[in-house]
Amino acid sequence: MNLAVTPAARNAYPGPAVHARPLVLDISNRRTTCSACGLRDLCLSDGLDAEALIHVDELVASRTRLHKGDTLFRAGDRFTSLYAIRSGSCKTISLTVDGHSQVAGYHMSGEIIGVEGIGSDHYGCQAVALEDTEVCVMPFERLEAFGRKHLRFQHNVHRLLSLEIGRQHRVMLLLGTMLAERRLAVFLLDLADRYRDRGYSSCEYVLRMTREEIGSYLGLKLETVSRLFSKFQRDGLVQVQGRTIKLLDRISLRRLVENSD
Amino acid sequence: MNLAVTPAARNAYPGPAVHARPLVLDISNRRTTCSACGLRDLCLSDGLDAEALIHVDELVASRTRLHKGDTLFRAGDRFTSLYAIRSGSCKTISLTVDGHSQVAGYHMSGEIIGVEGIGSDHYGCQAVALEDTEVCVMPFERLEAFGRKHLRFQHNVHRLLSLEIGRQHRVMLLLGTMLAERRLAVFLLDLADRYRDRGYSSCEYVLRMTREEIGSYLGLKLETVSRLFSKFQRDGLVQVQGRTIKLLDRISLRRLVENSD
DNA sequence: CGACTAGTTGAGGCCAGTCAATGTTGGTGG
DNA sequence: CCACCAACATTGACTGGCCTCAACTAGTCG
Repeated sequence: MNLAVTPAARNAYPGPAVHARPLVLDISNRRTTCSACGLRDLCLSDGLDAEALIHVDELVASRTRLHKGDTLFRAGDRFTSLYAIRSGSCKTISLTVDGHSQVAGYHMSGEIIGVEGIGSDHYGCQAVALEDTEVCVMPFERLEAFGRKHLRFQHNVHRLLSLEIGRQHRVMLLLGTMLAERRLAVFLLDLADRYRDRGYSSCEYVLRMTREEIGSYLGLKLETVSRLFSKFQRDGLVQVQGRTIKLLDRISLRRLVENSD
Repeated sequence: MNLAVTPAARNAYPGPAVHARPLVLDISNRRTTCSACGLRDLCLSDGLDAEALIHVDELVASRTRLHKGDTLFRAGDRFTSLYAIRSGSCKTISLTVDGHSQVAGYHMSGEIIGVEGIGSDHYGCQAVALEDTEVCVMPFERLEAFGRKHLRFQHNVHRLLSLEIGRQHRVMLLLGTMLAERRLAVFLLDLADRYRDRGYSSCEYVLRMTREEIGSYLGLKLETVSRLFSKFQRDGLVQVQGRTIKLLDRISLRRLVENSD
């Protein structure tokens, strides 16, 4: 069970293997073009030939810096572009008819947001930076035009959208069938995998969300999340220090996820 | 709140209006080509020019008849094609790691299934016919090739995938934030809208799912679904006769969905 | 320092799950 | 046509997981 696009899934279509990336991203040296972007094999340019790669940079109309709490787009805004997260992270929020909201997703560097806007010409949710974040603005018309010229790129767009559908299937499973303990265990292991994929420690990481945001994403109340963190700590599964999470016993966490009862 | 691709969303991109379809589908007279298909404006060929429409039929490699209970594809099967439902209906099922399952979606004529397979080259769920059903088999490579030639078709593919993402956002909201009564009210109104879109009565329709399947989709147990049907009937909201549902008081049903508490 | 936000913990209540008994429906074969 | 069976559905009694409400602590920032 995994709530993000898994490396396995990403590599199903032939292309550079994920483990080929450097273990730690050297942020200071990151250049400002897509073709040189250390995140690119998480992105749409995965597997492109040299000729196509030359033109990939032109897909990015601009880059935007967001401060923590800034909104990138809102539900109902006219859809124009997809956004690739270069650094930092965002949450996306769905709104209910009665004005309440739910965290629909938690997105890290290399991930692309805004895809639910394509179909209706308006974004379907709000994207908010959880920390200082930099995004690449990719006008969707350019992506479509590029896809018509480059078969592999076209497939990458389809894959991107399809993998998002798969991710949401897993969230629906989580919300529809799992008890609270299991939901949180899935969440923690999922984050660990995604930090690992990005070259960070998968044993210790810092949450960028509040307890309330985690709860909203998992269909739980903040008190329940807090209680579960305490329980997991008592049981020696994790060490929790505010937002710093250290996974102590992955085996048992995984058992929590996989054992039915 | 709507769990399917809404007419409004479908029409956001300029194209033939949904209400232009005949009120009742004449099944006996349906011809066997896409360009003549009464369902086509629900489909990928929406808004294509005459020149493109000529070649749309070639996207369908074959048609398959399924009997009630037949499986169209299973989770893990190699992905090759999308399937458009010509007549009948299907459910899709996600599997948990521990072998349990959840109904991930309920799909009617004109809808396209299998999209979650594009990204990973394997279908992510199982599709099962809920009644005798006919589907069009559309090899995805053909769709991609056609999209490279026809801008509008390419956009329709993107829209299809994106609208599915939007639908799943709404299901996540339902599972994550709503109480049981509200979930069922959303479900009943959603079905009514979709039957209306297809030219059937939106006040009275026959469920194709068991109570257990409804419950699975809504994150509830079958007993809870049954109790709620009885309660809705006591309160005069619907008339329930086995699987035949008659909506008696849409206003109150809608209020159930929209009022927060 | 006080005001504020985020997080923890406890007591009690309620919604939906579990278990179990019974009723209903539709298809099959005598 | 009816008897029979299996699958589906209804209803009740009880249980329990999570929510609600509330009090308290820790850390942050003007």
